[in-house]
Order: sequence, then structure tokens, then C-alpha cells
Amino acid sequence: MNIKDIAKLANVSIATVSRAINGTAYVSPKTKEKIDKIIKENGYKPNLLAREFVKSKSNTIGVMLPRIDLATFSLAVEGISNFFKDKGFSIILINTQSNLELEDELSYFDFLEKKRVAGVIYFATELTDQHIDVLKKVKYPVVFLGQSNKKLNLPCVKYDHFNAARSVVKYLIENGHKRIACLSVKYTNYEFAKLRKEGYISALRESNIEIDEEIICDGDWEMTSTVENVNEIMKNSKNKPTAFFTVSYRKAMATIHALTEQGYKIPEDFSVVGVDECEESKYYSPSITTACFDNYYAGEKAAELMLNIIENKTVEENEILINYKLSVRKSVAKI
Amino acid sequence: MNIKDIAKLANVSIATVSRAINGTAYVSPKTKEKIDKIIKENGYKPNLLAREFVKSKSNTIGVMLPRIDLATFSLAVEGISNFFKDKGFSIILINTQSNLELEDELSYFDFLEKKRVAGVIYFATELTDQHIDVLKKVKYPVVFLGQSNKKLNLPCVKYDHFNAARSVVKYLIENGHKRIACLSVKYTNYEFAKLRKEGYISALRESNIEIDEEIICDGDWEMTSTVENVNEIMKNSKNKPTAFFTVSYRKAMATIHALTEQGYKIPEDFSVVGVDECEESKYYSPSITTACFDNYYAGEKAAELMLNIIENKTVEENEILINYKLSVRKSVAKI
DNA sequence: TTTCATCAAGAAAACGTTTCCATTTTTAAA
DNA sequence: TTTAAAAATGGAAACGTTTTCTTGATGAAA
Repeated sequence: MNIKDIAKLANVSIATVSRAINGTAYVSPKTKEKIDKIIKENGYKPNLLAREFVKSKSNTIGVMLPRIDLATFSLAVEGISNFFKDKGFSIILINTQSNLELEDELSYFDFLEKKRVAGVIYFATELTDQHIDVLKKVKYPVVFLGQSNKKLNLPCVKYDHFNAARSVVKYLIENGHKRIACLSVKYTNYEFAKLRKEGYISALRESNIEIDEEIICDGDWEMTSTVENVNEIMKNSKNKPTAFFTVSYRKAMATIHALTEQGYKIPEDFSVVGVDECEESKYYSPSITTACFDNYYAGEKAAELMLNIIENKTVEENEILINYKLSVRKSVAKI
Repeated sequence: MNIKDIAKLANVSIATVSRAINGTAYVSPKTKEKIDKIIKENGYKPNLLAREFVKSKSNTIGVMLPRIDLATFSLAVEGISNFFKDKGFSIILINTQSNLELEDELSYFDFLEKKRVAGVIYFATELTDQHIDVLKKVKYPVVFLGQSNKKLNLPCVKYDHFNAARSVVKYLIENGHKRIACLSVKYTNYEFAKLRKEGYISALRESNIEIDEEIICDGDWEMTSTVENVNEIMKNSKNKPTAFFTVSYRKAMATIHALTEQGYKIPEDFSVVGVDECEESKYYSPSITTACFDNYYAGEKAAELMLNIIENKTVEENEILINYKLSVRKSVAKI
């Protein structure tokens, strides 16, 4: 059952059927009605593959991210998909898996080009020179989400990592903490972690607090290893911290978990803060104080930016900054 | 730059180029090499839209679920996407949003048909008669994930909700608890919640423990309202529970959160268990005892089932049961 | 009436592949 | 050599739309 069949049944040309379906030109009400009826009766479903082929565009947005099972990303995808819901675009999800070979990740850009996607929202974490080379040549619009990209100057939605971290560490300091451990991440290509750590350092400097490597640990993103890192700091540091700043909500959780396992009470014995959050960290016990980002909103904004670019609207600002919000909850005590 | 251009440059027919690219028939090594070289030099990217159109199939799997930002679903998607990673399929994500009108959700099935998807993995929650009507007529294979479907008898990956709940409640009973509250969900169409609650009831019955509606609350899925529900039970019940069984990991978290907010210690004052889990509930404080499912594995299995169907392999078993695993952690105390 | 714009509809080309069928070339067996 | 099978290639149709270019019909203004 294709457009030809419908045309035959309705005694009109296929052009007329096409126009009736798409409303692209004059079709008399009578004819339109007749065609609609026949389409309905026969359950005809236009072949989108053919349509996309003819128009040579797919009305598909590629969404590329490292791991969909992390709240930061899945919330953004929620925002993206809701934004596009009623705009006739569908989403093809590319889950690159951070442990993937670099080349594999880059091949996805190729794939999306072959697919003639309308655009790609790229939740970059690590941005190497190779990435930049590939992204320069790509034929579709790319919107960066999370990571900025000075060398490329592509439109992006970026987070105020630095000030988020700085503010939450300052909050610790305001509460009397001077000895603040830092749980960060060793990957220097991750703007995410790098800027957050810099915020921590800046906050300490502003208050003339010494930076002590003894209570700073650059680990990985995982909760398991974070627990180990916390235990190491607790075991090895001569001068114990009174508070922990962590670079992510997962690390904050793992930190509290590790400390309570050791029999400590949070926030009575130690204060813990993080950056970013997920619903679970709000309902943690204790609920976790954090400088959080609205990831859903960030996704929406990226989607909006993308749509504007696709529709060739003049984009006033092609760089959107997501501000942090200091969510004071119960994981910090005055000292 | 299309296949015709490449053919001209290589002095061969487009048929030969096509065969060289796809390896579908004899092409002499020499010719193949020449063609490959020219393709590379010119950065030619075959138009997948055209290919899909000609073959009238898209090598795309629709993945339909209510909310990607919940770990249960996002982990499954992780499993699905990793399974298909190297198999030449891509994933189009349909985030139906549970609060959507029913008709809207159903229209997605239509959309996916127009898109000529190779198949749809459907993480159903509520399965109404209308759903069944639509699913009967659909032209692509559907694999159910999560919910079974007796009326349709479609292949599915389902969870052993009943025994999961039963076992975790039995675990509470073994630890001396007799007065066990139940935090469930009011939506009777959700097999998820319904079976889990039945497991709770069954466990109590087996131990001749009276079912007391006073400490059973059918709320919704959200953490906010769960906190309220817990507070109500604590306020209104004459005979307080010693333990809480909850129907999901999020509810378990919210329950612990609510109780600690009231100044109680978990598990010293109350024990709390849930069904299902996410990484955050493992690293909760205390870590949460639960009957959990491997959602990643479930996603993988659904994907595998789908691939078998697409490739017309004889599918021995078209119903896969995901077993629960009782994860004993620290949210339960002996009484 | 004539004229011209507007509305309505059809014919056919175009999109970039794959694939069927036909043909030529090569290889191996007789 | 001859013959037949296998390998390699080309020509052209087909896929289901959209869209351009026409043409015909209708109605309003002159």
C-alpha cells in the first residue's frame, strides 16, 4: 500500500495525494476529504524512508553521550526529547561508552553524516585534537553540551563548573571549615572535573587556606574507587579534614557512604558537599548540600539552540551558560 | 558526491561500486582497491537514507519507554545500545513520558511504522486494551521489556516481580519483623507494582501475619509523595511498624530519608527494604537491602531476542525471565 | 464579453541506492 | 586448442516519495 495505490483508489494523481497529505499546495476540500477517507480506510502509512530520501534529510537529531545511565546525561536527554517531542524530530541515541576506543567514538560522527541527521547534540567529556579535526569537517550542525570548545567556536551549552565548585566550598568555609578534602578526578581532559577542582582551589586561596595535597585525591568517576580514596585519606592524613568537597554527586554519595561505614555521622563528624545532583542525592540521608545544575534545562536549551540553527534563525547567543544553584541541605554542619 | 561520481572517477559502473562497498558480489581485488582509494580520497559517504529506502528497512530499533531518567530504564537502554553497538543497528529513542495522553503514546507506534524500523523494544508499564489493539496491527516485531503480555503472546523479557518482593519480605520476617508496612503504588495496570505488592502479601500470609491496611499505602512513584506517605503511616498507625517494604528503590530511599529526617536511625529503629536498585542505593547510607534485578542484562537480553527475531532465527524461548537477586546490605536489623 | 489572476490537478523527473539480468572476461578442465 | 563453468562487470529497472512544470478550470475585475 503506497501513495500510488491511494491515488488510484481516489482517482487522482499521486501528486495530489502527496499535496493532500502534506498540505503543501491547493487541494480542494472535496478531494482532500476523499483522499483522507481512503487513506484511513486502507490504513496507509506514508513511507518516511522514501520521504526522507527524497528530501535528503532525516528530521533526526543525533544525541551523543558517554553513558546514558548517569543522571546528568539521562536528565539532559529527557530535556532534549521533550523539547523535540512535538516538533517532528526524532532522536537517535549514541551511547559512546567512555571506555570505548577513541577511533570508535569518532566513527559515530561519520555514521551520523551518512544518516543525514539534521544535527548532533554532543555531550562531550574529553575533547582531543582528533575530535576537533573530525568536528571541523562534519556536514551537520553540532551543539556542544557540557563542554565548551574554544578552538571550534561551535554553539554550546556550558556549565559554570568553576563557580559552582567555588561557591559550595565557600559555603563550607563560611560554616567554619578550614580543612577541606577534595575528591576529584585524574583526567585532565575533562573540563568538567578540571574546572570544578580549580573552583575548590580558588575558594581556599581566597580565604588564605593552604592547599594540602595530602587531602586531595584525583581518582576516577566510580563510586567504588571513591570509597577507597576516602578511606585512604582518613587513614593516611596526619591532620584529618573536617569536610569533604567532591567533584560530583556520585562521589559525594560514595564519600558519605564510606564515612558512615566507618561509624561516623554526617554531618556531625564530617561535612560533605558535591557538585551537581540527582534526585537520589536530594533524598539521601542526610540530603546532600551541593552546587547543582538543572540538567534537564540544559538539555532543553541545547535542543532549542539546535532547532534555531536548523531553521536558520539568527542565533543571538550561541553560547548558553548554565548557572549553578547552591542547594543547602543537611550534609554540612557548622564547626 | 554520490555513487555515480565515484563510478565515473573509477571508470566502472555504479553497480560495481555498490558491490565493492557492500561486498555483495564478486569484485576483482584490483578494482576494489581502486574504488576504495577514490572513495577515501573524495571523502565519499554513502547516503544511508537512499540505501534504507531501497531496501525498505532502516536498521533502526525503536526503544520506547516512559522516562529515560530513571535508572531502571536507562540501565536497560545501556544494555540495549551496547548489544547493538557492533551489529549495525542504531537506536531511536522514544521517551513517552508517563504523564502523556494515551493517544499520544499510541501514535508513536504509528510513527515507528512509518519509519520502517526493524523492530521495537517496548518497556511497557501500563498495558490497556487500546495498547493491545494497536500492537496487534503493528508491522514490525515487538519485544516487551518488563511487562508480560498474555493477550498478545509477544516475545518478552519479564521480571520475577512477585518472588523478588516475596523473598525480601521473607528476609524481613526471618529477621524477626512481624509488623511490616508496605509502600506501593495505586496504579493497578502496572504489573510492576501489582506483582510486587502481591509478593508482599504472599510472604505475610505464609507466615500467618495479618495484613493490616493501616500500614499499607498505595501512593504514586514519586519520592516526594512517598516521604509524605511514610510520615502519615508514622503519624496515624496506632501500632507502628518495625519495618518498611517498598515497591521500588526510589521509594526505599525516600522512606529512609523520611525516617531519618524524623530523627530515627536506620536500621536501628526501623528496617527498610525495596525491590530493584540503582548504583546510588548501593551507596546509600545505610546501603539498602533489596531484591534486585540486573536491568542492564535485561536490556541486553531484550536486544538479543530482537536480533534473533529480525534475523529469523528460530527462537527457542520467546519469554525470558529475569530472576531477582537478594542483596543483603545494611538497612535491615534483627529484632 | 474579455482578460487575468487564482485555484486545482496531472505528468513526469528526480533523489541515490540496490539488484536483477545480461554480457564479457577469465580460469580450469577436457 | 575447445568448452564450460566461474568470475567480473555493466545496463537499467525499481524503490515511494516530492516537486517542477504544465494545463485546465473558475471567478472576479474591466
